[in-house]
Parts: sequence; C-alpha cells; structure tokens
Amino acid sequence: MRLTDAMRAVFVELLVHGPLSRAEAARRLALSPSALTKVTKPFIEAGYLREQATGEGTATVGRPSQPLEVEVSRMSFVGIKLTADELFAVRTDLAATIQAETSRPLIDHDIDNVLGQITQAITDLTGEGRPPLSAVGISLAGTATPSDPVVHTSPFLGWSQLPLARLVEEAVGVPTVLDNDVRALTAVQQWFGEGVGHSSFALITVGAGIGCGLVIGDRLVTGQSGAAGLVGHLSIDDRGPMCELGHRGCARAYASLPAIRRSVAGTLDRPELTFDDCLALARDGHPVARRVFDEAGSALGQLVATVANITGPELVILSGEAVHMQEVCADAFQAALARHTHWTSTPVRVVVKPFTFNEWARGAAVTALQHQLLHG
Amino acid sequence: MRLTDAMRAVFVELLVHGPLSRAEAARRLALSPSALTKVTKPFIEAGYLREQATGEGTATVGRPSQPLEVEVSRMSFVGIKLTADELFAVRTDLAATIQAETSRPLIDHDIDNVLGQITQAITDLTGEGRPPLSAVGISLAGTATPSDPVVHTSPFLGWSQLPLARLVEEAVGVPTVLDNDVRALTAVQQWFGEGVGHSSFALITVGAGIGCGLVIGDRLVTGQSGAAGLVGHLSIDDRGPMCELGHRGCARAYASLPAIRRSVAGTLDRPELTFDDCLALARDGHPVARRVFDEAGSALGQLVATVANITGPELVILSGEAVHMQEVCADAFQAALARHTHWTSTPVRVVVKPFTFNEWARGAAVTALQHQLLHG
DNA sequence: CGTCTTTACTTGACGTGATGCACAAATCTG
DNA sequence: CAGATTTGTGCATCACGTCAAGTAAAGACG
Repeated sequence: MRLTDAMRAVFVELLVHGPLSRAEAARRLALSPSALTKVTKPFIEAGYLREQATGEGTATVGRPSQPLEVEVSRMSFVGIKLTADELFAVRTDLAATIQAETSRPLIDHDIDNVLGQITQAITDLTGEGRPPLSAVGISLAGTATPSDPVVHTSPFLGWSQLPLARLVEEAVGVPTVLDNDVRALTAVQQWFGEGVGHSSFALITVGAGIGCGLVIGDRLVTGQSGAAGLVGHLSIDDRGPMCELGHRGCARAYASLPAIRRSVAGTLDRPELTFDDCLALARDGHPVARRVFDEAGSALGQLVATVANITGPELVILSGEAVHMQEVCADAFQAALARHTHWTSTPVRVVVKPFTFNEWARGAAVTALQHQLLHG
Repeated sequence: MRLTDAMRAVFVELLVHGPLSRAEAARRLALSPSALTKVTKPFIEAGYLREQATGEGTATVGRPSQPLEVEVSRMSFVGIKLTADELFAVRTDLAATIQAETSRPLIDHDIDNVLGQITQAITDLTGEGRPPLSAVGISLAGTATPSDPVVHTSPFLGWSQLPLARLVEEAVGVPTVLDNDVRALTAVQQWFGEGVGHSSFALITVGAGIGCGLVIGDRLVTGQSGAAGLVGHLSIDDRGPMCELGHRGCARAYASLPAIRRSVAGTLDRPELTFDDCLALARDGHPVARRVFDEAGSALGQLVATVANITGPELVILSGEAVHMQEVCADAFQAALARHTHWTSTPVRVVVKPFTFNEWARGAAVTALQHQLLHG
C-alpha cells in the first residue's frame, strides 16, 4: 500500500489523539471531509483502522459521528536498550503498549556476542501466532541518530564506527533504527505521554546521569551529529560537590542518583545505604539527607530553568529512575526554578512522570514506530 | 499572482542561495526540471526573476546553464527598531541590502506620538519613484512574535496589550509584522548571513544586554509566547559581579557592554571612560581592564558552551555592539568554551560578526521580508 | 407524529499542480 | 562532423485532493 502524506498524517493523528470521527480529523488536519473517507478506506480494508462500536453516549444534534480507532495489534515493534552490562528488550503494539519484555546480561562487548543476544531477545519476544514484527529500535547512551545506522563512538561499550543498525537489520530481516536513549524516551512522551498536544516540550531525566530531550515545533531536536540535550555537566555553582570529571558543582554531582547516594552514604560513613534508604532518611528529616536532597532539588530547578529560558518550551517533563526524589525536594526545586527563570517569564509548567526501567526499551520501540510510520 | 508552495520554495531558494540554474534549483528542491521552467516563468514575466547575463566563464561539457537571479529591487521593505528613547528605520531591497536609513528620538512613549514617528519615518524612506513598499517590520526587546500583532508587555516602553502591528498597518496601509529584536537579527543571519547553508545555528548578541536567537531544523525558534533565548541572566558562578536584579555572577553582569564599562571605570574611579576606552586599556595590558575583559570572555565562552550543549547547533554566531571585545578576550573565550563543552563533543564552531547599529533595523526588515515571502 | 434542522459521511466530476517523456538547444570531445 | 553531455521546454498524463450534490442518522419542534 503506497501512502500519501495525507494518509500518514491521518493515521498518526488517529494514533496519537485517540479515536476521532472522520469529521473531527478532517477539521484538525485542514482536509475536506471527503478526503477523509477516501483516505481512511484503504486503512480500514487492510485492518489498520476500525470503526469504533457506536458508544451511543453523547447526545448531540445531527447524525452521530463514527469514531475511527487504530487497530493497535496490527503492527508490532521491538525496542532494545543497551547498557554496559545488560540488554533490555520489549515488544509493543502500535500504541506503544508493552506486550512482552525480557532482559539478558551482556558478558562482553564483542559485537558478535552482542548481536547474538539481540537476535535472541528478538526471537524470544516474537514467537508464533503473533503479529509480524514491523521494525526494531535500539537505544543507547551516546550520539546516535535514526538517520544514521552506525554507532560512531560509544565510550562505555567500547565501539567505534559500528554499523549496528545495518547488522541487526541483516540478521533479523526487519528495518532497524538506532537512537540516543534520552531522545527515545522523549519520543514516547511526544506521541503517547505528557507531550501529546504540545508542540514544544523538554524531557529531563534524572538517574545514573542527567539527560534532556527536546521537542521544538513538533520535531524532536537531534543536534549536530546527535549532540543535543547534554545538560549533565551544566555548572550549577563553583563550590559544590565534584563529578567524576572534576567539575565542581556540576548538575550530575548534585542531582544524579549515584552522586546523591554517595554524598549521603559517604558523609554518614554508611556505605551500605541505597538511594532509597537515603530518600527514606530525608523523608524522616535526617539533616544530612535533607540537605543533600534539597541541594539536588535546587540544582534540578536551576537546570530546568536554564533549559526553559533558552528553548522556551510549553512544558517540562521530569522523569528517570530518581524522579521520585521530588517527594522530598519539590519545594527546593520550585524555589530554584522560580529564582532562575528569566524575570520576564513565568516559571515553566513542570510535570513529574514516574518511571520504570523498561521505559528505556519502550522508548526504543517508539523510535522504531515513529520511523516506520513517518518514513517507512 | 497566486503562489504555490513550490513557487515560494523556488523563489526563496534563489534569493538565499544566490543565482542558480533551473537544473540546479530543481535538484536542490527535489523537483523535476520541467516544474522549474513552469514555476519560474510567471516570476520572470512579472519581473521578480531575471536570467543572468551568460557569464561564459566555467568551461564544462553540456549545454551551459542559464542562472536565474532575483530582481532584488522589485520589492522594498522597511524595518524599524524601537528602543526606549529612539527609533531606527531602514529601507531594504529583497536581498536585505540597506537602501536608506533614518532615526529619530522618541520624546515619550505615548502611542499616538510613537505611531506618528513611525509613519513619518516610513514616508521619509519611501518617497516618489521608488519601488512600492511591500511590508513593514518592527522589532523591539521583549516577547513579540510575528504570529501575533500585539505587544503584550514591554517593560521599558511601558506598553501592555497594544496591537501595534495592526495600528501601523492601518496607518500605512502595508502589512506589518512585529518581532523580538534578537530573533530579527537571527533571521538576517539565517537568510543573508553566516547561517546560510546551516539548518541549525545560534546567534549570541553582546551589547546592552546579552541575547540569543536559535534556528533549529531550518526554523527560527520562538518559544512559548516568544520567550526563547533568554540567556542574559544565566548563572556563570555565584561569586562574581552583580547585575541590576541582584544576581551574583550572572552573564550580563560579567559580559554586557555597560557592565564591563562600569566595572573598569568604577574600579579605576574614572567614570568618564567609555567602553572603547576600557577596551583600549585592555589592549595596552592594563591589569584591571585585562582582568575584566578576560572574565567577560570566559563568561561568554561558558554561555556559548551551555547553549551549544543543550541545542547542538552546527554553528554559533557572535555579534552585537560589543563583539569587538573578542580582539582582547578571544583566548579566555575559547578556553572557557572548551572547558564547558560536554566531554563527548568537540567545541562548536564560532564565528564573530562585526556589528553596526542599523543591523537591528535591518533585522526588522528581514522579518517583514520572510513573513511576506513565506506567508504573504 | 411528521417535518425541519443539524451534523456526518459518501460518491463522482473536476481542477490543480507536479511528473515523465520526447525533443530542441548549446556546448565540449574526439 | 558525429557523438556525448547537460540544460531547458512543451505536452500528455497522472495523482491527489476539493467541490457539489446527495444520502444517512440523529434531535428539535410544532
């Protein structure tokens, strides 16, 4: 089935903005109603769209509308997140709902072994009787972009100039795209999360490091050779704690999960404390933990304000493995956000999104999904 | 003459990327050669395009190409920059070349008086025998955007909710657009300056304040209600000089023109010193001036690195009334840029653009020009 | 209870805007 | 002077979306 621009636009609109009547979709996309009947017919015949059971709910004048819905099970995607020592994979449907997941350790970084693990994970997730796999997405920390199938340099995997997407594509026989991990998470928010309905927003992730993904003018910002959103080492002040690169007072020294844990556990000389232990101490009012989390919140607030001042997003989404620290440092965060927001603006709206680790792999799946629907 | 998307694209391509043969333009825009004959014919007939005199220069096989050139005198624009106490206006042709300029003091901020000054300036610049005025652009500090004809709040002009573009449009009878001053400068660079050929770049201006304009994915970034690029109060450190809002070590306290002058003149207790006097002292190795300019350069380097880390531009353009201080602080600038650039990236390429004050008004003209060609 | 109004959807004729193809034009190459 | 090569043009064609007209399905109303 050859797709026109209008067909793609209609399908994506229905996928992202839920069931819509033809009339409503036509209004939103500035198309004629007749265009919509024409455009949707082949999708319905091929089973990609379906007419919703008439809800008989809203009593309104005129002929009742016939909402169209994407048949989300009609396509299937696998997303894979690579870290230095483990591989996480999920299978999702068209709505990015996770259908199955798996993970496996990476013994070494030899490309043949990793490739084997990847193909194994994919076959595990896509057995018999399931909708055929449409595309695979792979995300990793570093400067990958979907428009380029090769990993140029990956410090922690020790790869350079590795055409990973092409290798996987040849091994599995399915289109494969590569992307930066934070950008992949941003793609999830853009189509299926808090970003829906916003033409510009920023996603800030707090976890092992601090990341930032940007959507501006409805487009995910890539940056030159994939290097945008590098906020981890933003200078907060010049007297604070030190990061592993020797930056005093940089954002990840203040607010990353390992830095916070180290700071509390180190000061108390209790190396066994986990991050959540530290968080519990702060919740109980322990002065050291409180101070560390307050400073982390302040650092994050300043970071969010800086990103917002520069890019002017409608919304900032906070997420990552350590977002739940907001429960103890929200006040410090808001104070710093207000203090560092440019005086002519009001502080940007911030929403906190809870985070589970498989979200990383889901991001990779959404990257594949977007690429397939927009450029497939 | 009704314009199709392709016609607009071809015209803009020829305007921005200089004379091009039909064949070359067709390749760049992914159109068929025959489309180009068809598209360019009405422009040539109406006198907007012209076939260049055959240069007989480049000896190459095949039929020689017939480059097309925009007849830049065919349209005319006026750009106006408003400051608290003066109005600067220029008239330009289609290539944004300044044809005439004028300025006049603003006695007060009463809207009728200002409107009178504006219309007077426009009639001064557009006398008899000149190509008819196509559009007017007005730029001012603050959060204006071309999509909205009203000045919502302008702190230093004391206006709020003033539909300035509509008023000028009614008074002069020509389409009028409003924009932020730094964004207008960025538009000049995008189409007629260093930004040509780059799909993403940042413009940093250093003058009375510090501004930032962004182009990402070939689009000028506006930000929510025009609030992007607010880098002036970026925190550089927390011990440095103080700005007028009481921020310690913020960028404008380190690197804006008045702050530098105040810092040198104040320390030396010589209030008569101008900025250029201070610059001369630094050039001569005066320890106080040297230190102040070095710190300004460092602050700017850190600021540029921060913007580049977040948005990943291909290029950063430095401009503004005080850029020429680079002649004494380039080393400090480069060192700070390298130090604050994210470790996985190489420092962004920076070019310094000399600046004359009428550039502000030229920016407004280019805003009008872009708006006219893209949406007129 | 029938008729009117309102909104949703469908169908086929039509128009617009770009393409493909054939061809002319203008140069260099051997 | 006969290819080779590239540019530019005219015309048939085609693809994609709009327009106009008509059908469908509900509530509103006398």
